[in-house]
Amino acid sequence: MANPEAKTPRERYRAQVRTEIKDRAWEQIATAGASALSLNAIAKQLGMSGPALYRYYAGRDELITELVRDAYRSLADAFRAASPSGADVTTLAHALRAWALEDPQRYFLIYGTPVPGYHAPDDITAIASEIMATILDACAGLPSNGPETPLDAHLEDHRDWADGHPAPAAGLHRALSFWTRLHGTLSLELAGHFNGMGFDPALLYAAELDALTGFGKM
Amino acid sequence: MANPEAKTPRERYRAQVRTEIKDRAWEQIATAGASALSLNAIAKQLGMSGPALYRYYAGRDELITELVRDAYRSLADAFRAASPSGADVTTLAHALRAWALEDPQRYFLIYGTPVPGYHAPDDITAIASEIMATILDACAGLPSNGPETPLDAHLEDHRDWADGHPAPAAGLHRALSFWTRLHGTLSLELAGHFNGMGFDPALLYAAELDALTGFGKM
DNA sequence: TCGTGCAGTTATAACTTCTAACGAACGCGA
DNA sequence: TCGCGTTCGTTAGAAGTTATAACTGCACGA
Repeated sequence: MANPEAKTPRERYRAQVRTEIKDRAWEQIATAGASALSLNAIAKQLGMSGPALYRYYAGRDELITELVRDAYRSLADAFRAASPSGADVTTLAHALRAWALEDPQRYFLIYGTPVPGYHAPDDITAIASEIMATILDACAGLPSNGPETPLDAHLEDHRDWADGHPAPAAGLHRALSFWTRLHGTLSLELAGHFNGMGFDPALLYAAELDALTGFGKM
Repeated sequence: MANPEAKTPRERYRAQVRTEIKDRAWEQIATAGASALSLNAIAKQLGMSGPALYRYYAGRDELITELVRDAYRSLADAFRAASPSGADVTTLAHALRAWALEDPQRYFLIYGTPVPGYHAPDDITAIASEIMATILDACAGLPSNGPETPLDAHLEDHRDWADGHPAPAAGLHRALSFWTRLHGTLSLELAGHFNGMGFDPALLYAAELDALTGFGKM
């Protein structure tokens, strides 16, 4: 978060207030979702009146963008912490689920319903690419499984998004499936769509992971 | 939507205004998302001033709930129209994607970021069950594929959510994977997370579907 | 035809984001 | 140590939002 190594006292104070604002924002988001985030309420909690907050953030959008940035960084950190020496698919998957369950609304801030007009700044998409690269690293080492699919061939022709990653086309395919399948089960679980169905979402998640690594059917 | 067979002129007028309100609401949601839905703006578009709208809906929440209900009904109808005589997994999957692409925000209204406090009324969860039943029908007929997984055994013990459906445990497993995997690719595509990556999301969707039906690896 | 009930109105309260103008305090340079 | 300037926080206010209350007038139904 905001550089704590700031030189001047003013800068340090400013940085501290900014993180305090973000802390309160995360509390609000965790309990009521991002759409219910109120700058006024945050200011009141910090003991200052409404507009004072605009000294620190240009507006609601800028604050939320900063929260999205932090969320991406947090996920990238979680991946890095989970597998320091290169990556392992299973470890990554467990780290992803743990990170998501820790704060579901933080997950939805990244992977939830998008606001139609919004475009993320470049530095955020860069962090997203770093996360994708970690997944690609993990999938590159997986054993090949079955014949080449039409998608594999297509991905061989459109591998620019992998940003020069040396993984074979099957690895790119596997990375995309890793992303989409785990996101699929995770987001439905976090959204409560499995509530009352009785089964354990962790086992479904594990089954999808097994299928990905080749230890399960489908 | 609201019963067009209403007897009295008043009831017919009321029903017509209600659907007009919903039509405007859908327009707003499609262009700016559900969080930007403004009752005031809708009223102005209909040529009446603000509070008049409260004669038709108790508030924003009730209107949105009604939209969610209609969205669920629309998906159930799309499934029914796609496979009138029993269900076919591939047909269902194509119908799902077409329905989602038709209005991405409508998809997110159902499967997007949930509001933490919100609980859907029973009649909505009933429609959701009907949709699940259609998927189960389609998955029950699929050929078995590989040995029994731990999840299969677990689902055999927790098949209450299937509401007495006669599908074998492997079928339940397949139905859940159908749901989570297609939702995974679809929601990431609709949210724009594949933007700029170059590959065709339709092929990824097709590959996931192939894996589900047993014609692809993974 | 007459009266009841419903539609739509304006006024108002309590919110929200955000801008503008002002005062005060803090810290840096002289 | 003493200003002076930057920055912080304030109040005031505009333009929105949801939602309620009270009032008017029309239309439907008996």
